[in-house]
Amino acid sequence: MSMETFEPLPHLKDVFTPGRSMEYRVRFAPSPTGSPHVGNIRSAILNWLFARHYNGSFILRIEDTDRERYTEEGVKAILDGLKWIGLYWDEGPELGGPFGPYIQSERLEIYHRCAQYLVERGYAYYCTCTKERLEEVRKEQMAKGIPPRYDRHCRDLGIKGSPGDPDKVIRFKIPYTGNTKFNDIIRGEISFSNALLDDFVILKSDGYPTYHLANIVDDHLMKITYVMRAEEWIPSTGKHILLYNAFGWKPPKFAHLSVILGPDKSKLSKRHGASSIIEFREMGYLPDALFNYLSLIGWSPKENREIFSRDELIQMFDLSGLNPSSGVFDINKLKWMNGEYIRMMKVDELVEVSMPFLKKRSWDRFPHEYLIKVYTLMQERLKLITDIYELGYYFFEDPHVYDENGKIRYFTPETKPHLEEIAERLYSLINFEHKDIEELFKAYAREIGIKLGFIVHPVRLAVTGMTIGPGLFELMEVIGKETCVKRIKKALDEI
RNA sequence: GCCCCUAUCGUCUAGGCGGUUAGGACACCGGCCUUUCAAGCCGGCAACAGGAGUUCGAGUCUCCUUAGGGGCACCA
Repeated sequence: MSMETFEPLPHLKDVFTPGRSMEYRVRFAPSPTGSPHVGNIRSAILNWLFARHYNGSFILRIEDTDRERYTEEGVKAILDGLKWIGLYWDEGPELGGPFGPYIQSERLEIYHRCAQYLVERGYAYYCTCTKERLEEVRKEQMAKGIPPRYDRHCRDLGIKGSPGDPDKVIRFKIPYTGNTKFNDIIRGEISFSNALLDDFVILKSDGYPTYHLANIVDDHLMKITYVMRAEEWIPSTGKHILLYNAFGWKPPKFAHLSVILGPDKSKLSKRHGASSIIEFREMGYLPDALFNYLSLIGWSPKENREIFSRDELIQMFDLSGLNPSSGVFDINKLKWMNGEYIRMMKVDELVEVSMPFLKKRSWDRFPHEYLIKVYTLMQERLKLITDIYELGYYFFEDPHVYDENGKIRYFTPETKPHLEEIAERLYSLINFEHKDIEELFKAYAREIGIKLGFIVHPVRLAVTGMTIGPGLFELMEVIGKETCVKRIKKALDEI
């Protein structure tokens, strides 16, 4: 429509980023209301992969225009979360960039200038309607069965004002007729009837912009070329296109990502259990595994595998692999993948990432050499880093409780004399190494004429408190003679 | 209520231009291995939402129905 264009910050017109393509600039623009949700992180991952694939830029912008819900911890949680999962941004908070500031609350004057421009050109207007009046209008409309919308009471009143005046908001004028359409990369053409759109607020009475204004102003000023965001934004994209047109700006390309669902197929949220990235970290998920898993929901590469390194993901990333339909978050598959990643690690790496978790139980006091031995045995049995608490506690503490079923099966009066004898023989064993321990067990079984399992199982239960675990002889070597013998003797009291 | 999006195994998905025994992965169920568990290996179960149409031929194209999801704020 408008032939003229408006540049609130003309000096940015010719800025470019050395070494990075200006053609592929994407952003992740969360609002700091708490720890980032895996759905948001998934969007961030896809944007990041896109930027890396095309040697573009991944920009982080904090959308903190809702001062009611704003929390300082929210900002920190976002930065920490992104760093934890390895999504480093090229421009944004902490490191700045040519198009900053990257925090919207620091850009208020820009939004004011933009909003004022729209008012002056007749694209927007001041509105003094009170919340009470809006409420009344809405009620009336509902009663009549018409869609609740602002009745445009102030649209042609010519109310004067300046941005941020208390009790005044600025509303955008939606054309009465016509259609607004855009081409979505994933979904094709989507169009809206203007008659169904609302004269939405662009500047609130507290002087802060709404998402719609701030978002398009910043995307334009930061020279964002592709907007990849969740599909819940599709319905407001019509408004955004209208805004771009009013300013005379070229809209970016849009790709509306499918949403991540819970097992009940509604949008994944807290009520489905863990959903924030912090929680996954605490549950013992590896950032690489979560990254890998999340990148594969709603997107798929050409190759028929599922474990991909970051570099491979970057190489293969392609918009055409984006899936328009939503996917259910399958914690089971994530767990499996996490196990795969654990098994791919070197043992000392595994020990290193486990340290914070060991520390929580003061198990970090054990010598590094010991931990290496423990994890050598446990590595292929762990799906989560925290599984060590359940599956390997006996390397660090004496068993307090014995597996109930195991107790009934293995701690029988018949086994008691054997356990006593085994304890004695172990005590006399010079080389407490798994080969020798195994030989000792086998010799005893042969001698008495029993099956190996007849003594192996009770001893395992006595030493570990469990009926499952790594090879008994290897595990006993790690735990050591004194402790093993002590535990067997203690178990005798249970029989 | 109105608007928008979506639709292949239970779940994540492959299946550009219409012609496949509809492929893979997780989960599940068997088997092998084995002192248990895990890992690994081998095998199995399991899907084109429904209905019209176009066509020699439709998972693939069109329309309708149904179902699910999302959006209708001075929240993002």
